[in-house]
Amino acid sequence: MIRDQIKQVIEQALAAAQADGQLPEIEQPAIEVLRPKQAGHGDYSTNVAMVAAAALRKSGASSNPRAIAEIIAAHIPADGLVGRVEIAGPGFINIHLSERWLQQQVNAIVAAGDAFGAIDIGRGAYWQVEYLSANPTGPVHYGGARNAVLGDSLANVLEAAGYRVQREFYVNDAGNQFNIFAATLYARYAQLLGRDEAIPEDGYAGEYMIGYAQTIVERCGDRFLHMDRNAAIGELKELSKELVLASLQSEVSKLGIRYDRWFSEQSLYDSGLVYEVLDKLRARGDIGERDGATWFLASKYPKVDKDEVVIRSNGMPTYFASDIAYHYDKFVVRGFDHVVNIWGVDHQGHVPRMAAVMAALGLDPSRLTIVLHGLVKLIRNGEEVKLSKRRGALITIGDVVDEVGADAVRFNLLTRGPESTIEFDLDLAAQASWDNPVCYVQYSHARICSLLSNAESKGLNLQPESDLSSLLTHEVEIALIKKILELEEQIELAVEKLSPHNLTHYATDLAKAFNAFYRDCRVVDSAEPTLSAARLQLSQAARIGLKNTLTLLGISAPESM
RNA sequence: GCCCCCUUAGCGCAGAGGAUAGCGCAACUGCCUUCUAAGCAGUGGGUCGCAGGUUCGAAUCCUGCAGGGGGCGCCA
Repeated sequence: MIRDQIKQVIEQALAAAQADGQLPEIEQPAIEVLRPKQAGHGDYSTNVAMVAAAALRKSGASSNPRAIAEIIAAHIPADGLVGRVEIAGPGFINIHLSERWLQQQVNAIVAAGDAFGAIDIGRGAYWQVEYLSANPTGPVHYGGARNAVLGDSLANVLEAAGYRVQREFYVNDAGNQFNIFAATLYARYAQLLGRDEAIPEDGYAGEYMIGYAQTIVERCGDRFLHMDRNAAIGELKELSKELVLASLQSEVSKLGIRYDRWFSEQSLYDSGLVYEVLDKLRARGDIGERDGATWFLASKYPKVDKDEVVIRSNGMPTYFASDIAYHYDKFVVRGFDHVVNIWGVDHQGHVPRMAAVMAALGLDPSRLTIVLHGLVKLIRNGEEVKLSKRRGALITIGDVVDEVGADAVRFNLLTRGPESTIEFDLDLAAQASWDNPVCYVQYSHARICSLLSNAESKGLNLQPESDLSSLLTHEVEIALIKKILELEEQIELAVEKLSPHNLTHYATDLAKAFNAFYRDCRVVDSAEPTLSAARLQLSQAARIGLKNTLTLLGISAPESM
């Protein structure tokens, strides 16, 4: 990464100055290399002289940050990626990247292709991202789209950053909700076959249940009516789980979401792991009995003020009991180095308890990150919509995708940090205009593709044998190269924040940089075949940058629009 | 009542302890015989919620306050 290279150059310059005796030996200062906001302040700048000056002052020596900066700057080698260097303000060293070095990166970007942007800060660490987990009791509410999109894009970003990533959906197929679901399904099924069967109290009233029942009638006929009611419900549970998961899978696939594993909560009971892990905690003194129930003594741990029931007084385990076993399975059985769970803010109360669980399991709580995201409000005609007009029921992910398209959904949900509440304007999102930034980015990509095919049809050379990059001297050409090269740092930032939302902003910036180049530099010009070839290489590099960024976001990069 | 999150231009939002706080929309002004005008350029617009503190330096860190959202179940 460029910033790391700059940092190295600075460290070496500091060491060289000390070796020359021009600077006294001091403790290695914590060098920060940052990107100045101000255009005139270079591509990167460092506070090393100010930090060094502070260290010298501490040891009693007199010091002038600007003088120190001059000495360090004089020891930066003139060849390589650093070009012009200036001292400014209280003692910043402002660094301009070398133009020649920048030009040379164009060919490197084109050569890297799909791999451009990939970095290796993960070093193969094994991470899991769990997202959208829910009861398999029907279609997913549109709010889940945000959860899914955050998790999916984050997983993409982690992979690009050198992590091994497993994407998981936790299927809450144990517990009461799912029993009620199966009982409801039985009732709908019986009704379809003409039997008068009431939907259970607290049952699932949604119309979609009839659809599931219909499928079961088609597949199995009326055989469940001829068996014991409870046995029928038991069999329906398994059958319906398959049905629901299949429809869920097809629904989220509309958003480009995929999973490596669908992990069954019930399997934690079938294998006995839930009680096994509870016994481990009991042996540590983290489990206690009170009021006829069994409790996890969470309040022993920091930031938790209440204990938590794991087994109700009626003998039924809670969701929390299997959740403990689930995380034991993730870390101890499957050995993930780090786990990211994506949850809606309404689950925030659960976060400190999970940290307590980690500690109780003897695991470092920092290995589990829970990304909380705000809720999504749908807006149409300036008003919040809660029900689907078409179906008179809850709005699902599929409904929203059908209305505005997957790309618009993903881009819009990924432009803001996870903690924000989003007002998703359906009218704006569906518009094919600049009001909809995803169109701007995609249009720019399509424009480059059209440029390239146009050049090809005119017989221009798209793959020159020699390095023509030194012809790229225009201000906007250099600016475009710099912007493309930013992708690596943007990926690093998204990993640090465990949120990909900076990438949507970056995609817009990159598209903007390309459009400025397109405006000021004639690319396809038969009268100037050599310059054209150089600019076509740069266009190709810009296309790769845009495409790779969109791919990380899970958004398509159309070749024509 | 206790805990968590949010508060940045008219609106929607970025902002990584650094220098003169950005982007888009909306508003206003220009640019289509020329590679996709779904585009480009320019102008105006700010007590970074308020008050303290830490720091050479704070939108960013700490404390308090106000407004908004969320959470505090033998629910998930």
